[in-house]
Amino acid sequence: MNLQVFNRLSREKEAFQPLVEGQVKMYVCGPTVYDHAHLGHAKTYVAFDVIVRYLRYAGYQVRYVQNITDVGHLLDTGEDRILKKAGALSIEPMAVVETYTRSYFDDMDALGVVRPDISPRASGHVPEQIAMTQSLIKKKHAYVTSSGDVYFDVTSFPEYGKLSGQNLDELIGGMRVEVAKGKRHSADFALWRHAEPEHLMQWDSPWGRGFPGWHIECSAMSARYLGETFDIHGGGLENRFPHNECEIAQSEALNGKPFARYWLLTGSLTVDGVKMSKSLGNFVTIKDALKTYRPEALRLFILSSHYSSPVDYSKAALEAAQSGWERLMGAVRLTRYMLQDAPDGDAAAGFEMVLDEHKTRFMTAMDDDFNAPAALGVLYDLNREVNTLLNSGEAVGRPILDAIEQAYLELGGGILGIIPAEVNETGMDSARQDGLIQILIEMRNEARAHKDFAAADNIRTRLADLGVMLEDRPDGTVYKVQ
RNA sequence: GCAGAUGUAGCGUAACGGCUAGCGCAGCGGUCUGCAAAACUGUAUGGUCAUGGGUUCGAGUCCCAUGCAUCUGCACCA
Repeated sequence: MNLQVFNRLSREKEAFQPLVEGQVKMYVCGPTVYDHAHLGHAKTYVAFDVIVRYLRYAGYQVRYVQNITDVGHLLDTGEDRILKKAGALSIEPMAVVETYTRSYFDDMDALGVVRPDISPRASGHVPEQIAMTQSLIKKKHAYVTSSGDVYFDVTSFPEYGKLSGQNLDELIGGMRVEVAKGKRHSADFALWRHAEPEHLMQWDSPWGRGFPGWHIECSAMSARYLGETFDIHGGGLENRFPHNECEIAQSEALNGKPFARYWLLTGSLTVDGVKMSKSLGNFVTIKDALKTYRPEALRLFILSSHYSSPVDYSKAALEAAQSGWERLMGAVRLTRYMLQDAPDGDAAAGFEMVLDEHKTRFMTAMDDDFNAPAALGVLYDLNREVNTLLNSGEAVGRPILDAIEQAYLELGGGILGIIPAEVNETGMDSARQDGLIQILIEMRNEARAHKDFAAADNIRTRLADLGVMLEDRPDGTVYKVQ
Protein backbone atom coordinates (compact mmCIF):
# COMPACT_ATOMS: atom_id res chain seq x y z
CA MET A 1 0.00 0.00 0.00
CA ASN A 2 1.74 3.05 -1.27
CA LEU A 3 -1.07 5.26 -2.46
CA GLN A 4 -0.28 8.24 -4.64
CA VAL A 5 -2.96 10.73 -5.63
CA PHE A 6 -2.98 13.59 -8.06
CA ASN A 7 -3.84 16.67 -6.06
CA ARG A 8 -5.54 19.33 -8.18
CA LEU A 9 -4.50 21.94 -5.67
CA SER A 10 -0.77 21.34 -5.98
CA ARG A 11 -1.11 19.96 -9.53
CA GLU A 12 1.21 17.17 -8.51
CA LYS A 13 1.04 13.55 -7.64
CA GLU A 14 1.57 13.23 -3.91
CA ALA A 15 1.86 10.41 -1.41
CA PHE A 16 -1.49 10.09 0.30
CA GLN A 17 -1.15 10.70 4.02
CA PRO A 18 -4.39 11.30 5.91
CA LEU A 19 -4.56 13.73 8.78
CA VAL A 20 -5.26 10.98 11.28
CA GLU A 21 -3.47 7.70 10.68
CA GLY A 22 -5.85 5.09 9.34
CA GLN A 23 -8.81 7.44 8.93
CA VAL A 24 -9.99 9.28 5.86
CA LYS A 25 -12.46 12.12 5.93
CA MET A 26 -13.90 12.74 2.51
CA TYR A 27 -16.43 15.16 1.06
CA VAL A 28 -17.86 15.03 -2.45
CA CYS A 29 -20.14 17.65 -3.97
CA GLY A 30 -23.49 16.00 -4.52
CA PRO A 31 -26.28 16.65 -6.97
CA THR A 32 -28.81 19.44 -7.09
CA VAL A 33 -32.04 17.47 -6.93
CA TYR A 34 -34.30 19.09 -9.48
CA ASP A 35 -34.41 16.32 -12.11
CA HIS A 36 -33.43 12.72 -12.73
CA ALA A 37 -29.72 11.99 -12.73
CA HIS A 38 -27.98 11.30 -16.05
CA LEU A 39 -24.87 9.40 -17.04
CA GLY A 40 -22.70 12.41 -16.26
CA HIS A 41 -23.68 12.07 -12.63
CA ALA A 42 -23.08 8.35 -12.87
CA LYS A 43 -19.51 8.95 -13.99
CA THR A 44 -18.65 11.18 -11.07
CA TYR A 45 -20.27 9.09 -8.38
CA VAL A 46 -19.13 5.73 -9.70
CA ALA A 47 -15.60 7.12 -9.81
CA PHE A 48 -15.75 8.20 -6.18
CA ASP A 49 -17.48 4.98 -5.26
CA VAL A 50 -14.44 3.05 -6.46
CA ILE A 51 -12.14 5.45 -4.64
CA VAL A 52 -14.03 4.92 -1.39
CA ARG A 53 -14.19 1.17 -1.94
CA TYR A 54 -10.47 1.03 -2.51
CA LEU A 55 -9.63 3.17 0.50
CA ARG A 56 -11.73 0.89 2.68
CA TYR A 57 -10.22 -2.19 1.10
CA ALA A 58 -6.80 -0.76 1.92
CA GLY A 59 -7.84 -0.63 5.55
CA TYR A 60 -8.79 3.01 6.00
CA GLN A 61 -11.76 3.90 8.07
CA VAL A 62 -13.56 6.31 5.77
CA ARG A 63 -16.20 8.84 6.62
CA TYR A 64 -17.80 9.76 3.32
CA VAL A 65 -20.05 12.80 3.19
CA GLN A 66 -21.91 13.82 0.07
CA ASN A 67 -24.39 16.66 0.19
CA ILE A 68 -27.78 17.02 -1.41
CA THR A 69 -28.29 20.53 -2.75
CA ASP A 70 -31.91 21.48 -2.38
CA VAL A 71 -31.79 25.25 -2.08
CA GLY A 72 -29.80 28.21 -3.26
CA HIS A 73 -28.48 26.88 -6.52
CA LEU A 74 -29.61 29.52 -8.96
CA LEU A 75 -29.86 29.66 -12.72
CA ASP A 76 -28.42 32.46 -14.82
CA THR A 77 -31.82 34.09 -14.66
CA GLY A 78 -31.66 34.21 -10.89
CA GLU A 79 -34.34 31.59 -10.50
CA ASP A 80 -33.81 28.79 -8.03
CA ARG A 81 -33.66 25.45 -9.86
CA ILE A 82 -35.88 23.75 -7.34
CA LEU A 83 -38.47 26.51 -7.33
CA LYS A 84 -38.59 26.61 -11.10
CA LYS A 85 -39.31 22.90 -11.22
CA ALA A 86 -41.89 23.20 -8.45
CA GLY A 87 -43.64 25.91 -10.43
CA ALA A 88 -43.62 23.81 -13.57
CA LEU A 89 -45.13 20.84 -11.77
CA SER A 90 -47.32 22.92 -9.46
CA ILE A 91 -46.09 21.12 -6.39
CA GLU A 92 -44.32 22.06 -3.18
CA PRO A 93 -40.58 22.70 -3.60
CA MET A 94 -39.86 20.12 -0.93
CA ALA A 95 -41.87 17.58 -2.91
CA VAL A 96 -39.55 18.21 -5.85
CA VAL A 97 -36.59 17.71 -3.56
CA GLU A 98 -38.04 14.53 -2.13
CA THR A 99 -38.92 13.07 -5.52
CA TYR A 100 -35.51 13.59 -7.07
CA THR A 101 -33.55 12.72 -3.97
CA ARG A 102 -35.26 9.34 -3.94
CA SER A 103 -34.74 9.02 -7.67
CA TYR A 104 -31.06 9.77 -7.22
CA PHE A 105 -30.59 7.14 -4.54
CA ASP A 106 -32.57 4.63 -6.57
CA ASP A 107 -30.20 5.19 -9.49
CA MET A 108 -27.09 4.99 -7.35
CA ASP A 109 -28.34 1.82 -5.68
CA ALA A 110 -29.01 0.31 -9.08
CA LEU A 111 -25.46 1.14 -10.15
CA GLY A 112 -24.10 -0.49 -7.03
CA VAL A 113 -22.77 2.79 -5.67
CA VAL A 114 -22.26 2.44 -1.94
CA ARG A 115 -24.21 5.13 -0.16
CA PRO A 116 -22.33 7.93 1.57
CA ASP A 117 -22.19 7.71 5.35
CA ILE A 118 -23.90 11.07 5.59
CA SER A 119 -26.04 12.79 2.93
CA PRO A 120 -26.75 16.18 4.45
CA ARG A 121 -29.24 18.50 2.83
CA ALA A 122 -28.54 22.18 2.44
CA SER A 123 -32.05 23.12 3.60
CA GLY A 124 -31.51 21.16 6.80
CA HIS A 125 -28.39 23.13 7.65
CA VAL A 126 -29.49 26.72 7.30
CA PRO A 127 -28.53 27.64 10.90
CA GLU A 128 -24.98 26.42 10.30
CA GLN A 129 -24.79 28.47 7.12
CA ILE A 130 -26.10 31.57 8.87
CA ALA A 131 -23.62 31.13 11.70
CA MET A 132 -20.77 30.80 9.26
CA THR A 133 -21.90 33.87 7.37
CA GLN A 134 -22.08 35.86 10.62
CA SER A 135 -18.56 34.85 11.55
CA LEU A 136 -17.30 35.86 8.13
CA ILE A 137 -18.89 39.28 8.52
CA LYS A 138 -17.37 39.62 11.98
CA LYS A 139 -13.95 38.82 10.54
CA LYS A 140 -14.52 41.37 7.78
CA HIS A 141 -14.45 38.79 5.02
CA ALA A 142 -18.05 39.56 4.12
CA TYR A 143 -20.39 42.52 4.03
CA VAL A 144 -24.11 43.19 4.01
CA THR A 145 -25.75 45.24 1.26
CA SER A 146 -28.64 47.61 1.70
CA SER A 147 -31.03 45.09 0.16
CA GLY A 148 -30.15 42.38 2.70
CA ASP A 149 -27.72 40.31 0.68
CA VAL A 150 -24.42 39.16 2.13
CA TYR A 151 -21.37 38.87 -0.11
CA PHE A 152 -17.97 37.38 0.44
CA ASP A 153 -15.26 39.93 -0.16
CA VAL A 154 -12.80 38.17 -2.45
CA THR A 155 -10.19 40.88 -2.03
CA SER A 156 -9.96 39.92 1.64
CA PHE A 157 -8.64 36.49 0.68
CA PRO A 158 -5.45 36.92 -1.36
CA GLU A 159 -5.28 33.24 -2.25
CA TYR A 160 -8.60 33.37 -4.08
CA GLY A 161 -8.14 31.52 -7.37
CA LYS A 162 -5.43 29.14 -6.20
CA LEU A 163 -7.35 25.99 -7.07
CA SER A 164 -8.40 26.98 -10.57
CA GLY A 165 -5.44 29.17 -11.45
CA GLN A 166 -7.67 32.18 -11.94
CA ASN A 167 -6.55 35.70 -11.48
CA LEU A 168 -8.95 38.23 -10.04
CA ASP A 169 -8.10 40.98 -12.50
CA GLU A 170 -8.59 38.76 -15.48
CA LEU A 171 -11.85 37.30 -14.29
CA ILE A 172 -13.79 40.41 -14.98
CA GLY A 173 -13.27 40.28 -18.71
CA GLY A 174 -14.97 36.97 -19.27
CA MET A 175 -18.02 37.55 -17.19
CA ARG A 176 -21.29 36.70 -18.83
CA VAL A 177 -23.66 37.59 -16.08
CA GLU A 178 -24.41 41.11 -15.04
CA VAL A 179 -22.89 42.14 -11.78
CA ALA A 180 -25.49 42.22 -9.05
CA LYS A 181 -26.20 45.52 -7.36
CA GLY A 182 -24.37 46.21 -4.15
CA LYS A 183 -21.35 44.08 -4.89
CA ARG A 184 -18.05 45.76 -4.22
CA HIS A 185 -16.11 43.51 -6.54
CA SER A 186 -17.64 41.72 -9.47
CA ALA A 187 -16.09 38.47 -8.27
CA ASP A 188 -17.70 38.68 -4.82
CA PHE A 189 -20.15 35.85 -4.33
CA ALA A 190 -23.31 35.53 -2.30
CA LEU A 191 -23.34 33.92 1.13
CA TRP A 192 -26.91 34.92 1.79
CA ARG A 193 -29.64 36.36 -0.41
CA HIS A 194 -32.71 38.28 0.57
CA ALA A 195 -35.99 36.79 -0.58
CA GLU A 196 -39.03 38.47 -1.99
CA PRO A 197 -42.23 37.55 -0.13
CA GLU A 198 -43.42 35.24 -2.94
CA HIS A 199 -40.19 33.25 -2.87
CA LEU A 200 -41.23 29.88 -1.48
CA MET A 201 -38.05 28.80 0.30
CA GLN A 202 -36.93 31.36 2.84
CA TRP A 203 -35.68 31.52 6.38
CA ASP A 204 -35.23 34.15 9.09
CA SER A 205 -31.75 35.56 9.41
CA PRO A 206 -30.00 38.51 11.03
CA TRP A 207 -30.33 40.22 7.64
CA GLY A 208 -34.03 39.57 7.14
CA ARG A 209 -35.86 36.79 5.34
CA GLY A 210 -33.80 35.01 2.74
CA PHE A 211 -31.92 31.90 1.70
CA PRO A 212 -28.30 30.75 1.63
CA GLY A 213 -26.00 31.11 -1.35
CA TRP A 214 -24.99 27.99 -3.19
CA HIS A 215 -21.34 27.71 -2.14
CA ILE A 216 -21.73 28.13 1.61
CA GLU A 217 -23.56 24.85 2.15
CA CYS A 218 -20.53 22.73 1.33
CA SER A 219 -18.29 24.71 3.65
CA ALA A 220 -20.82 24.60 6.48
CA MET A 221 -21.71 20.93 6.16
CA SER A 222 -18.21 19.65 5.62
CA ALA A 223 -17.08 21.56 8.72
CA ARG A 224 -19.92 20.10 10.74
CA TYR A 225 -19.35 16.47 9.77
CA LEU A 226 -15.66 16.33 8.92
CA GLY A 227 -14.07 19.24 10.75
CA GLU A 228 -12.43 22.43 9.56
CA THR A 229 -9.65 20.53 7.81
CA PHE A 230 -10.32 17.20 6.18
CA ASP A 231 -8.55 14.86 3.81
CA ILE A 232 -10.24 14.55 0.43
CA HIS A 233 -12.55 16.90 -1.41
CA GLY A 234 -14.05 15.45 -4.54
CA GLY A 235 -16.42 16.55 -7.25
CA GLY A 236 -16.72 17.18 -10.95
CA LEU A 237 -14.00 19.20 -12.58
CA GLU A 238 -16.56 21.65 -13.94
CA ASN A 239 -17.27 22.81 -10.39
CA ARG A 240 -13.70 23.78 -9.76
CA PHE A 241 -14.59 27.33 -10.55
CA PRO A 242 -16.38 29.08 -9.08
CA HIS A 243 -17.89 26.61 -6.64
CA ASN A 244 -14.84 24.83 -5.23
CA GLU A 245 -12.84 28.02 -5.29
CA CYS A 246 -15.50 29.76 -3.20
CA GLU A 247 -15.62 26.90 -0.73
CA ILE A 248 -11.90 27.27 -0.13
CA ALA A 249 -12.16 31.03 0.25
CA GLN A 250 -14.99 30.89 2.79
CA SER A 251 -13.58 28.11 4.88
CA GLU A 252 -9.96 29.15 4.94
CA ALA A 253 -10.73 32.82 5.48
CA LEU A 254 -12.87 31.87 8.45
CA ASN A 255 -10.78 29.14 10.04
CA GLY A 256 -7.33 30.31 9.14
CA LYS A 257 -6.33 26.76 8.32
CA PRO A 258 -6.33 24.54 5.26
CA PHE A 259 -9.74 23.37 4.08
CA ALA A 260 -9.34 20.13 2.10
CA ARG A 261 -5.86 18.62 1.81
CA TYR A 262 -6.31 16.65 -1.40
CA TRP A 263 -8.54 17.77 -4.23
CA LEU A 264 -9.65 14.94 -6.52
CA LEU A 265 -11.78 16.12 -9.42
CA THR A 266 -13.37 13.98 -12.11
CA GLY A 267 -13.37 14.60 -15.84
CA SER A 268 -16.70 15.02 -17.57
CA LEU A 269 -18.73 12.54 -19.49
CA THR A 270 -19.07 13.74 -23.04
CA VAL A 271 -21.24 12.89 -26.02
CA ASP A 272 -19.50 13.25 -29.37
CA GLY A 273 -16.85 15.15 -27.51
CA VAL A 274 -19.25 17.61 -25.92
CA LYS A 275 -20.16 17.53 -22.26
CA MET A 276 -23.39 15.76 -21.41
CA SER A 277 -25.58 18.28 -19.67
CA LYS A 278 -29.12 19.27 -18.98
CA SER A 279 -28.82 22.56 -20.78
CA LEU A 280 -27.54 21.05 -24.02
CA GLY A 281 -30.22 18.40 -23.96
CA ASN A 282 -27.74 15.70 -24.97
CA PHE A 283 -28.22 13.66 -21.83
CA VAL A 284 -29.25 10.09 -21.21
CA THR A 285 -30.76 9.39 -17.82
CA ILE A 286 -29.38 6.56 -15.75
CA LYS A 287 -32.82 4.98 -15.74
CA ASP A 288 -32.92 4.92 -19.54
CA ALA A 289 -29.40 3.57 -19.84
CA LEU A 290 -30.25 0.77 -17.42
CA LYS A 291 -33.07 -0.33 -19.69
CA THR A 292 -30.49 -1.32 -22.28
CA TYR A 293 -27.30 -2.05 -20.37
CA ARG A 294 -26.46 -3.92 -17.24
CA PRO A 295 -25.32 -1.73 -14.34
CA GLU A 296 -22.00 -3.58 -14.25
CA ALA A 297 -21.47 -2.76 -17.92
CA LEU A 298 -22.14 0.92 -17.25
CA ARG A 299 -19.65 0.87 -14.41
CA LEU A 300 -17.11 -0.90 -16.58
CA PHE A 301 -17.61 1.69 -19.29
CA ILE A 302 -17.06 4.50 -16.79
CA LEU A 303 -14.02 2.79 -15.26
CA SER A 304 -12.40 2.17 -18.62
CA SER A 305 -10.95 5.67 -18.51
CA HIS A 306 -9.21 7.34 -15.62
CA TYR A 307 -11.45 9.23 -13.19
CA SER A 308 -9.75 12.53 -13.93
CA SER A 309 -10.12 12.14 -17.70
CA PRO A 310 -13.21 12.69 -19.74
CA VAL A 311 -14.99 9.67 -21.17
CA ASP A 312 -17.01 9.82 -24.33
CA TYR A 313 -20.41 8.21 -24.39
CA SER A 314 -21.47 6.29 -27.47
CA LYS A 315 -23.48 3.23 -28.26
CA ALA A 316 -20.35 1.52 -29.54
CA ALA A 317 -18.42 2.27 -26.36
CA LEU A 318 -21.19 0.92 -24.15
CA GLU A 319 -21.55 -2.19 -26.25
CA ALA A 320 -17.82 -2.74 -26.09
CA ALA A 321 -18.03 -2.44 -22.30
CA GLN A 322 -20.88 -4.90 -22.16
CA SER A 323 -18.93 -7.37 -24.32
CA GLY A 324 -15.90 -6.96 -22.12
CA TRP A 325 -18.01 -7.59 -19.07
CA GLU A 326 -19.43 -10.74 -20.64
CA ARG A 327 -15.89 -11.89 -21.19
CA LEU A 328 -15.03 -11.49 -17.53
CA MET A 329 -18.24 -13.15 -16.46
CA GLY A 330 -17.56 -16.09 -18.75
CA ALA A 331 -14.59 -17.03 -16.61
CA VAL A 332 -16.44 -16.34 -13.37
CA ARG A 333 -19.34 -18.47 -14.54
CA LEU A 334 -16.99 -21.26 -15.51
CA THR A 335 -15.27 -21.13 -12.14
CA ARG A 336 -18.59 -21.43 -10.36
CA TYR A 337 -19.71 -24.22 -12.67
CA MET A 338 -16.58 -26.22 -11.94
CA LEU A 339 -16.90 -25.58 -8.22
CA GLN A 340 -20.16 -27.55 -8.21
CA ASP A 341 -18.22 -30.75 -8.82
CA ALA A 342 -14.67 -29.94 -7.84
CA PRO A 343 -12.21 -32.47 -6.47
CA ASP A 344 -10.66 -31.83 -3.08
CA GLY A 345 -6.92 -31.70 -2.96
CA ASP A 346 -4.27 -29.41 -4.32
CA ALA A 347 -4.50 -30.06 -8.07
CA ALA A 348 -3.20 -27.00 -9.96
CA ALA A 349 -2.04 -25.45 -6.70
CA GLY A 350 0.69 -23.66 -8.62
CA PHE A 351 -1.93 -21.26 -9.89
CA GLU A 352 -1.88 -19.59 -6.50
CA MET A 353 1.25 -17.82 -7.66
CA VAL A 354 -0.49 -16.46 -10.74
CA LEU A 355 -3.31 -15.14 -8.58
CA ASP A 356 -0.91 -13.43 -6.20
CA GLU A 357 1.03 -11.85 -9.00
CA HIS A 358 -2.08 -10.38 -10.58
CA LYS A 359 -3.44 -9.20 -7.27
CA THR A 360 -0.21 -7.34 -6.66
CA ARG A 361 -0.30 -5.76 -10.09
CA PHE A 362 -3.91 -4.78 -9.55
CA MET A 363 -3.08 -3.05 -6.27
CA THR A 364 -0.09 -1.31 -7.82
CA ALA A 365 -2.40 0.13 -10.47
CA MET A 366 -4.97 1.29 -7.93
CA ASP A 367 -2.24 2.76 -5.73
CA ASP A 368 -1.27 4.95 -8.64
CA ASP A 369 -3.99 7.57 -8.31
CA PHE A 370 -6.79 4.99 -8.44
CA ASN A 371 -5.92 3.90 -11.95
CA ALA A 372 -9.00 1.78 -12.55
CA PRO A 373 -8.46 1.31 -16.30
CA ALA A 374 -5.02 -0.12 -15.66
CA ALA A 375 -6.41 -2.31 -12.87
CA LEU A 376 -9.09 -3.47 -15.26
CA GLY A 377 -6.38 -4.43 -17.71
CA VAL A 378 -4.78 -6.60 -15.02
CA LEU A 379 -8.15 -8.23 -14.41
CA TYR A 380 -8.39 -9.09 -18.11
CA ASP A 381 -4.89 -10.54 -18.00
CA LEU A 382 -5.90 -12.69 -15.06
CA ASN A 383 -9.04 -13.64 -16.91
CA ARG A 384 -7.02 -15.11 -19.73
CA GLU A 385 -4.90 -17.13 -17.29
CA VAL A 386 -8.02 -18.45 -15.61
CA ASN A 387 -9.66 -19.38 -18.90
CA THR A 388 -6.52 -21.17 -20.02
CA LEU A 389 -6.33 -23.15 -16.79
CA LEU A 390 -10.00 -24.06 -16.64
CA ASN A 391 -10.13 -25.11 -20.30
CA SER A 392 -6.88 -27.07 -20.16
CA GLY A 393 -8.62 -30.29 -19.26
CA GLU A 394 -6.44 -30.71 -16.22
CA ALA A 395 -7.96 -31.29 -12.82
CA VAL A 396 -8.30 -28.17 -10.70
CA GLY A 397 -8.74 -28.61 -6.98
CA ARG A 398 -11.46 -26.96 -4.98
CA PRO A 399 -9.04 -24.77 -3.00
CA ILE A 400 -7.74 -23.19 -6.18
CA LEU A 401 -11.22 -22.71 -7.62
CA ASP A 402 -12.24 -21.08 -4.35
CA ALA A 403 -9.19 -18.84 -4.50
CA ILE A 404 -10.02 -17.84 -8.07
CA GLU A 405 -13.58 -16.97 -7.20
CA GLN A 406 -12.34 -15.10 -4.16
CA ALA A 407 -9.96 -13.06 -6.31
CA TYR A 408 -12.77 -12.08 -8.67
CA LEU A 409 -15.01 -11.11 -5.80
CA GLU A 410 -12.29 -9.13 -4.11
CA LEU A 411 -10.93 -7.20 -7.08
CA GLY A 412 -13.80 -7.18 -9.54
CA GLY A 413 -16.57 -7.27 -6.96
CA GLY A 414 -15.44 -5.49 -3.82
CA ILE A 415 -13.27 -2.82 -5.37
CA LEU A 416 -14.57 -2.20 -8.88
CA GLY A 417 -18.13 -3.35 -8.26
CA ILE A 418 -18.52 -5.10 -11.60
CA ILE A 419 -18.57 -8.78 -10.58
CA PRO A 420 -21.76 -9.76 -8.77
CA ALA A 421 -21.49 -12.26 -5.93
CA GLU A 422 -24.54 -14.21 -7.00
CA VAL A 423 -24.48 -16.83 -9.68
CA ASN A 424 -27.90 -15.55 -10.61
CA GLU A 425 -27.15 -12.60 -12.85
CA THR A 426 -30.58 -11.70 -14.06
CA GLY A 427 -32.96 -12.70 -11.34
CA MET A 428 -34.55 -14.90 -13.99
CA ASP A 429 -33.13 -18.33 -13.41
CA SER A 430 -35.16 -19.50 -10.51
CA ALA A 431 -34.92 -23.14 -9.54
CA ARG A 432 -37.97 -23.94 -11.65
CA GLN A 433 -36.68 -22.17 -14.70
CA ASP A 434 -33.30 -23.80 -14.28
CA GLY A 435 -35.03 -27.18 -14.10
CA LEU A 436 -36.95 -26.50 -17.31
CA ILE A 437 -33.82 -25.51 -19.15
CA GLN A 438 -32.02 -28.59 -17.85
CA ILE A 439 -34.79 -30.79 -19.30
CA LEU A 440 -34.34 -29.15 -22.69
CA ILE A 441 -30.58 -29.56 -22.49
CA GLU A 442 -31.01 -33.27 -21.76
CA MET A 443 -33.42 -33.67 -24.67
CA ARG A 444 -31.03 -31.88 -26.96
CA ASN A 445 -28.10 -34.00 -25.87
CA GLU A 446 -30.13 -37.15 -26.51
CA ALA A 447 -30.85 -35.89 -29.99
CA ARG A 448 -27.16 -35.15 -30.48
CA ALA A 449 -26.28 -38.65 -29.34
CA HIS A 450 -28.60 -39.99 -32.04
CA LYS A 451 -27.07 -37.57 -34.53
CA ASP A 452 -30.40 -35.89 -34.94
CA PHE A 453 -28.77 -32.50 -35.31
CA ALA A 454 -31.83 -30.85 -36.79
CA ALA A 455 -33.77 -31.44 -33.59
CA ALA A 456 -30.77 -30.50 -31.46
CA ASP A 457 -30.23 -27.23 -33.32
CA ASN A 458 -33.90 -26.45 -33.17
CA ILE A 459 -33.82 -26.58 -29.37
CA ARG A 460 -30.66 -24.48 -29.26
CA THR A 461 -32.03 -21.86 -31.65
CA ARG A 462 -35.33 -21.53 -29.92
CA LEU A 463 -33.69 -21.18 -26.53
CA ALA A 464 -31.36 -18.58 -28.01
CA ASP A 465 -34.38 -16.65 -29.25
CA LEU A 466 -35.48 -16.49 -25.63
CA GLY A 467 -32.04 -15.27 -24.57
CA VAL A 468 -30.79 -18.60 -23.25
CA MET A 469 -27.42 -19.34 -24.82
CA LEU A 470 -26.06 -22.89 -24.73
CA GLU A 471 -22.39 -23.80 -24.67
CA ASP A 472 -21.21 -27.37 -25.11
CA ARG A 473 -18.22 -28.29 -23.02
CA PRO A 474 -16.39 -31.63 -22.91
CA ASP A 475 -17.89 -32.20 -19.48
CA GLY A 476 -21.43 -31.15 -20.29
CA THR A 477 -23.60 -28.31 -21.53
CA VAL A 478 -23.85 -25.01 -19.69
CA TYR A 479 -26.10 -22.07 -20.37
CA LYS A 480 -26.26 -18.39 -19.70
CA VAL A 481 -29.20 -16.03 -19.73
CA GLN A 482 -28.88 -12.72 -21.55
C1' G B 1 -9.36 37.24 -24.40
C1' C B 2 -7.95 34.55 -19.59
C1' A B 3 -7.13 29.69 -16.96
C1' G B 4 -6.53 24.54 -17.88
C1' A B 5 -6.78 19.64 -20.30
C1' U B 6 -6.31 16.16 -24.26
C1' G B 7 -4.14 14.05 -28.95
C1' U B 8 -1.14 6.54 -28.54
C1' A B 9 -3.75 0.63 -34.03
C1' G B 10 -10.41 0.82 -37.33
C1' C B 11 -12.72 2.31 -32.26
C1' G B 12 -12.16 2.96 -26.78
C1' U B 13 -8.18 3.41 -23.46
C1' A B 14 -3.15 2.17 -20.32
C1' A B 15 2.14 2.60 -19.56
C1' C B 16 7.57 4.82 -11.54
C1' G B 17 12.70 7.78 -17.75
C1' G B 18 14.12 1.20 -18.96
C1' C B 19 11.93 -5.90 -21.64
C1' U B 20 9.08 -6.44 -28.22
C1' A B 21 4.30 0.35 -26.24
C1' G B 22 -0.19 -3.24 -22.64
C1' C B 23 -5.65 -4.24 -22.29
C1' G B 24 -10.64 -4.31 -24.22
C1' C B 25 -14.00 -3.97 -28.54
C1' A B 26 -14.48 -4.78 -33.76
C1' G B 27 -12.21 -7.60 -38.41
C1' C B 28 -9.79 -11.98 -40.56
C1' G B 29 -7.47 -17.05 -39.84
C1' G B 30 -6.15 -21.58 -36.71
C1' U B 31 -7.20 -25.15 -32.62
C1' C B 32 -11.58 -27.23 -30.24
C1' U B 33 -16.90 -28.61 -31.85
C1' G B 34 -21.53 -32.78 -35.68
C1' C B 35 -22.11 -27.37 -36.61
C1' A B 36 -22.04 -23.39 -33.37
C1' A B 37 -20.99 -20.75 -28.94
C1' A B 38 -17.31 -19.94 -25.41
C1' A B 39 -12.15 -20.25 -24.74
C1' C B 40 -7.19 -20.23 -26.29
C1' U B 41 -4.04 -18.74 -30.24
C1' G B 42 -2.30 -16.29 -34.54
C1' U B 43 -2.63 -12.31 -37.99
C1' A B 44 -2.97 -7.41 -40.44
C1' U B 45 5.78 -5.91 -41.42
C1' G B 46 -2.00 -3.93 -37.14
C1' G B 47 1.22 2.10 -33.74
C1' U B 48 6.00 7.65 -38.12
C1' C B 49 2.84 7.75 -29.68
C1' A B 50 0.04 15.63 -33.33
C1' U B 51 4.82 18.25 -35.59
C1' G B 52 9.95 19.95 -35.00
C1' G B 53 14.03 20.34 -31.87
C1' G B 54 16.68 19.41 -27.04
C1' U B 55 18.38 16.71 -22.41
C1' U B 56 19.81 11.43 -21.56
C1' C B 57 23.40 5.39 -22.25
C1' G B 58 18.02 5.28 -23.03
C1' A B 59 11.99 9.58 -24.15
C1' G B 60 5.01 8.04 -25.47
C1' U B 61 6.92 9.80 -20.67
C1' C B 62 11.26 15.27 -18.98
C1' C B 63 12.43 20.46 -21.35
C1' C B 64 11.60 24.17 -25.38
C1' A B 65 9.10 25.70 -29.64
C1' U B 66 5.24 25.26 -33.32
C1' G B 67 0.97 24.76 -35.54
C1' C B 68 -3.48 21.90 -36.02
C1' A B 69 -7.70 19.64 -33.86
C1' U B 70 -10.85 18.94 -29.88
C1' C B 71 -12.64 19.71 -25.06
C1' U B 72 -13.50 22.09 -19.99
C1' G B 73 -14.15 26.50 -16.81
C1' C B 74 -14.70 31.98 -16.69
C1' A B 75 -19.65 33.46 -11.67
C1' C B 76 -25.38 27.93 -14.98
C1' C B 77 -24.14 22.08 -14.34
C1' A B 78 -21.55 16.16 -11.27
